[in-house]
Amino acid sequence: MRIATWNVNSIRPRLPRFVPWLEQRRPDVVCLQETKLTDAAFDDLLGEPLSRLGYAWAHHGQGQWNGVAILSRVGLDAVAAGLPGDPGFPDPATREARLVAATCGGVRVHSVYVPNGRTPDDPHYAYKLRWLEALGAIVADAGPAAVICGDMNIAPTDADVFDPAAYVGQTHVTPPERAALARLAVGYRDVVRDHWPTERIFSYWDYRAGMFHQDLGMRIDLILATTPVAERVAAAWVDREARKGTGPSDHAPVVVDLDTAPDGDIGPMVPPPSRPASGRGRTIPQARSRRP
DNA sequence: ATGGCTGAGTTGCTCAGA
Repeated sequence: MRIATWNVNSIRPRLPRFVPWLEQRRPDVVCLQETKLTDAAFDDLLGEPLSRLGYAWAHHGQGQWNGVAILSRVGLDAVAAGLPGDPGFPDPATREARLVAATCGGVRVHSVYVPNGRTPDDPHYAYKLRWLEALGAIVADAGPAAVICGDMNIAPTDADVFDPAAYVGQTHVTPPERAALARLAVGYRDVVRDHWPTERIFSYWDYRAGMFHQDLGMRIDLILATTPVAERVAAAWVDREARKGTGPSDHAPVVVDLDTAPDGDIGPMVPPPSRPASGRGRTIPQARSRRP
């Protein structure tokens, strides 16, 4: 079973790339962030291509900002839109669309778009920390087979930032944010870092100043998996191809392939990509035509 | 150098993103 997560930075202008990407990578489950659509607009825009490709979907949107979704070809059950205990911004009366959860192929899947925080002295930063605490209560109770996928807006360690010195005191790297991430991730593994412990891996590059071309980015899009799921991970990588060329999101997708569960047949099994003998771990598995 | 780019709505500007 292949699970992907992608902050698309608005799905509408991304459609010319997103649908071909689905056809090429053929993920079984896709978590999206920053769709920037209402639920009705998402259905209008994506209903036809998703149905044609065999996906069911659960979208939780608000329109101009935020918006999250889960697409699945392996079942979509017990959908839960929104974050119980969401502090809202600036107050609980104005909650944002940043979480949707569903059970897909036996795995509890959370598509997460963590608040940005803006700057550490901004009220949005305190909101970010409160929001993470509320998320922690949900994912702690998600059962033995669960994943947290999405844009965490936190680089877990200095190795996940192109220039740690340049980021000291800025949002995404402060100790309280990292501590909040570590608390909510208790019982979960960071599966990409587990598989590439010493590689330079980023998932976001600023649009400006040729940052992607120079590989000056951050790893803030994560897939966190409970141990029973993490033990099934055959491959885990950032799909940098999707960040290249014309009209990309500023984030690349993060992808994991799970072997079949020991107690059941969950989705098609995908051979892992061959690990390069040297280099930077950017081998991209080619799309394979296969049917479950 | 605190900018650089991109997207959206309040369009020919502002805000937000990270």
